Amino acid sequence: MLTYTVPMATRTTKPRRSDATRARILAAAREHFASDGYEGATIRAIAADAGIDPALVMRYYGSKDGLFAEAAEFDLRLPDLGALPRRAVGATLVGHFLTRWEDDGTLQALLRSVGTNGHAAERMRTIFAGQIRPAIAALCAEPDSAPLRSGLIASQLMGFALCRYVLRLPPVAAMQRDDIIRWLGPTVQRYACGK
Amino acid sequence: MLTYTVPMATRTTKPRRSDATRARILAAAREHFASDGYEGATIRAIAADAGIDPALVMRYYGSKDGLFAEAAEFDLRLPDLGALPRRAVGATLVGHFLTRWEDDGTLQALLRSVGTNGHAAERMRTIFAGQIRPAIAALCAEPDSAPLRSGLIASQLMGFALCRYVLRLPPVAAMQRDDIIRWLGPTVQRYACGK
DNA sequence: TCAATAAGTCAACATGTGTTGACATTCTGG
DNA sequence: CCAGAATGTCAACACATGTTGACTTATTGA
Repeated sequence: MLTYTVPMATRTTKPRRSDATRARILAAAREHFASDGYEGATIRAIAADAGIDPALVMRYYGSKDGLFAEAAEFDLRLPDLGALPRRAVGATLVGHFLTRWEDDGTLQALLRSVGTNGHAAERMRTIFAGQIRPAIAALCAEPDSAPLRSGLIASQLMGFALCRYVLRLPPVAAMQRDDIIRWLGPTVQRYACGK
Repeated sequence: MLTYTVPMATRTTKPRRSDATRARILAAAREHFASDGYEGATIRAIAADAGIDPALVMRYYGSKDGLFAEAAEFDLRLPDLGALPRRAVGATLVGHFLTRWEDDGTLQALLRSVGTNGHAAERMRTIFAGQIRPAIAALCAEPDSAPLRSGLIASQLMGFALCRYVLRLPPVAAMQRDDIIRWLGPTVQRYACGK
């Protein structure tokens, strides 16, 4: 039986030399998943980018699925919407998502793979149910409408990301941050609190 | 050298016996592409569903890419938006898209594969540039803003389809047609004519 | 120092894929 | 009726992929 190294998160002792390698693998994996999707990204290519042998990926992450599961971990870091003036919610959300989308490729990786890979879809649903929905629920007066409202918000924000980062529709990809907030802000505002 | 049968579209003579087989292959391909995406759908599975040998798919469509190209052909059949009262544009567009999404799996196939397959992405861009953008351009007074406006509309409608048909987020998947129009209509209306 | 363990390499396997060419069968026109 | 084309089957190839286990090299602790 093989001996597997204990993952860093569950260990409090001295860091191991292999932690750096692990990190390089994970970084390369994120890049490849983000630009090629789950099935497009190959373990061999990821290992090559990390400068190690493909077999090491297996030793550290067990399988391609395991690697993806760890590479697709994502925290939206949503701010507390309750502490915000009501009418600022839409613009704040749009701006926050825009930032999170652009300084971390994880969501793009997820979005790309959501159509062809069940794990990616499940992970996206988890992010929705565990992060977006609660944030919206904490905001509105009637909690019954929170799931629907957060679903609508997700639809607009994910659709925009799809057009901008994956499809790269020229007019959408060319938009400036201010314009994006100007156009999408009111939409998200209405979905969150309006009508 | 092999002899390839002339495709139906370019022929005016008597229909051939193989036309039925072709159609069965294409139908099976659309189903598989729609539910599994480009790389998830296999020629073998498509052929099995069509009740013929995989080699026949190659004879008729040349390659998997060729099959996908033909299976992904899609006409949105957008109505003439100019002939409509201005304030009905949003609701009409949403309703029309909803119908087109649900009675034809082609858009779903495209949407699923857009993240992992370049041909699917290119086709989606073509549909945007060739069908959506012109329809919006024919609508608004200032034609300069048409690309941006159609991009925004595409982002909302594709995002909604992603959440509803691919991701199947419960609150979005459960929405009734009327509710969808009530919620998305005003958004699309503003993107098309507003602000 | 030296044995044990961690870190990493290497070659191969098993599998599923698109694709091909040789072959069999069915239809059709003269 | 029958040659030739159309239609379809079959087995195999070439290739890329995830994955495995044996092996080598480096590190470390007693």
